[in-house]
Formats: sequence, structure tokens, C-alpha cells
Amino acid sequence: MTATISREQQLNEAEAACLRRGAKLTPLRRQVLDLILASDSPVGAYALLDRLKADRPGAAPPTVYRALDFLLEHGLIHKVERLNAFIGCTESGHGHGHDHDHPHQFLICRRCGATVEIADHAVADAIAAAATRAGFTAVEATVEIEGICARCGTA
Amino acid sequence: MTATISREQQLNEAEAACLRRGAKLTPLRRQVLDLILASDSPVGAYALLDRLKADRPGAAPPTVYRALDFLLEHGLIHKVERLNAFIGCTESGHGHGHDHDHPHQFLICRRCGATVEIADHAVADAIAAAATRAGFTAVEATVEIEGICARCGTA
DNA sequence: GGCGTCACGATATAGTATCACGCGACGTGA
DNA sequence: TCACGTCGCGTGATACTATATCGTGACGCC
Repeated sequence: MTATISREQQLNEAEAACLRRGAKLTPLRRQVLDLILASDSPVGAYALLDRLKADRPGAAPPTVYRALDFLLEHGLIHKVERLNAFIGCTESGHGHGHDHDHPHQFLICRRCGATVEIADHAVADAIAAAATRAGFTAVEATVEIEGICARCGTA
Repeated sequence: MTATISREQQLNEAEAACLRRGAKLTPLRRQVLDLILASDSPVGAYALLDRLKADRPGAAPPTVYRALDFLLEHGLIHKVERLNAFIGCTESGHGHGHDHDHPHQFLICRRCGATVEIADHAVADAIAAAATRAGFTAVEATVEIEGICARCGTA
């Protein structure tokens, strides 16, 4: 439930980031991104589709999946594998811009469903080291930590 | 492509582990576990179903999902979220038995699909520390590292 | 103006997972 | 021994997630 103003800013930054990369954040893509940013918790593709249909009666699964693919490709959102759902990338603008593949981890609350992204270097380093020890060349890692968030834990 | 003998041993160990926990590794569950252990790479539920049907023409999705749920619950297999597929737990008998939820990570080769389980303490510790720093109580973590395995990298 | 690319509409289908109902096998205690 | 409860599983339907394929209009580029 981020304030609307902040979301607008995020959208504009995202649009600028796309332009820099020679890509276009079309109205449809922008709308899908907005729907994702508007949600506290990760959103499923079909939930997005339903909301999209309010504005675009012709929307179908490929409509939303194509937008999601674009947003994923440009690092504007991430997929949470455990939930088969999508969430906005919140680690942009912290010095690395919208990287395609920046190391990140998720903290998923079992109680309230809130999911926050963190970017912990120690975790990323430990993963890289473990992979190397196994003779493995790591390209990308999914790290999804499930548990109880601070809010739910103290309540 | 583990040797048949070893698989047989694994199955018997699994059966013993279940008995210790007051659970039964029924023929169906044993067969599903066997099919999973027989595969090099993670196996999808419907691939299992197809193979199961050879023996049990009546097998349907719930047949295999129920067996998978049991095996997951008892720590005999893991689910690889990125692949929506299942793989045998290979970290049993290394001092902790078939824990319900032992820390583990997967190395998934993009080229050949081979997936190996590791149990790296440094990774687990880094994750626990990162969660704690965020005021989060971690219960369980999915760590799936995608890249190129040693075999494919040198070939 | 012809051409390629891109974004998107539209239909169909594939792949993953769960619900709901019922029934027979088994153990347990009255 | 029989009524009862639980468990494992069969069976059919359905929900949820994702992709394939074809068409079409907009745009930029020589």
C-alpha cells in the first residue's frame, strides 16, 4: 500500500530506465507494473489479468505474460518462485540501477504474506563460494526465505 | 542413473526412517520414490504420473500428488521450485537422518539439467544472519543456484 | 511505397495442482 | 464381534499457471 505518489515516481523512473536501455514502457506494460507495485504482496499472473480486464476487456493470458516477460527482462520486477507470483523490484536506485540480474533474496512472511526484497552481500558471496567449491559456475540464484516477519512476530 | 542396488538401499533406508516416525512407506509411495530416485534430473509430477500409469492404469493426478506430499513431508524428496519438479534427498544419513527441513541448496545446470543438492553451512548461516538483521524469523529457505556444472563447463 | 520489426489481440492448448466424494482395509475399544 | 474412526487410495471434475500460434495494425527505415 505504498503511497500513490511514490508509485508514480517509480513508474517514471522505470520508464526512464527503459529508455536508457532502448526499450519502451508502453501503456500496457506500465499498467501491469503499476498493478504490481500497488500490491503489498506478490501478485499472480491471473490476478493481474483480472484487474487488467477492467480496463481492457480483451486481455488474455498472453497479454499479461508478455508484459511480465518484458518487466522481468528489464529488471523491473522479480518472480517469486515459491508463490508463482510477481513483485516489484525495490533494489533499484541503490547504486546499481535496474540491473537485469542483481543478486537479491526474498523474505516471505507465512502469516501475512508480505514479501520484502533484500540484497545481502554475505549471502550472495556465500552462494558464489559454495558453487565454486562444487566446480559450478553460478549465473543466477533464487533465494526465498520463508518465516515470520517482524510485524507478525511481535504482534 | 544411480546403480539399482544403491537405489534399493535408499528405498529400504527410507522405509526404516518412515517406520521410526510412525509412518508407512506404502507400495505406491515407494514406487513414486523409486521413480524419482531413478532419474538423474528432477522429475515433474506428470512425468511421474505417466510412468506410474504403466503399472497402475487408474493413476490420476491426486495419486501422484498425495504420494509426493507424503515424501516431501518426511524429507525423502525435495521440490525444485524453479523447475516445478521433484528430486530425491541426497543429504540423508550424513549425520542428521531424514530431517523434515534440513538446510540445503540446489545447483542446477542450465545445459544438462543435472541438479545436485548440497548442504553448505556458510550459506545457511549467512541466510539466517541476513534474516535476523531484518527482524525476520526464518523457518525455511529455498536456495536454487542456476549455472553451468563442472562437467558441462569443461566439455 | 515496400519492408522489417515490434506490440498486441485473439484462440487454443499445454502443464501444474487441488477439490470433493466414496470406498475398502485396518486397528481399536466397547 | 461389531461399531467406529482413521488412513490410503480410486475417480471425476475443476482450478490455476503458462505457452504456442496466427493475425493485424503502427512505426521507422531506406
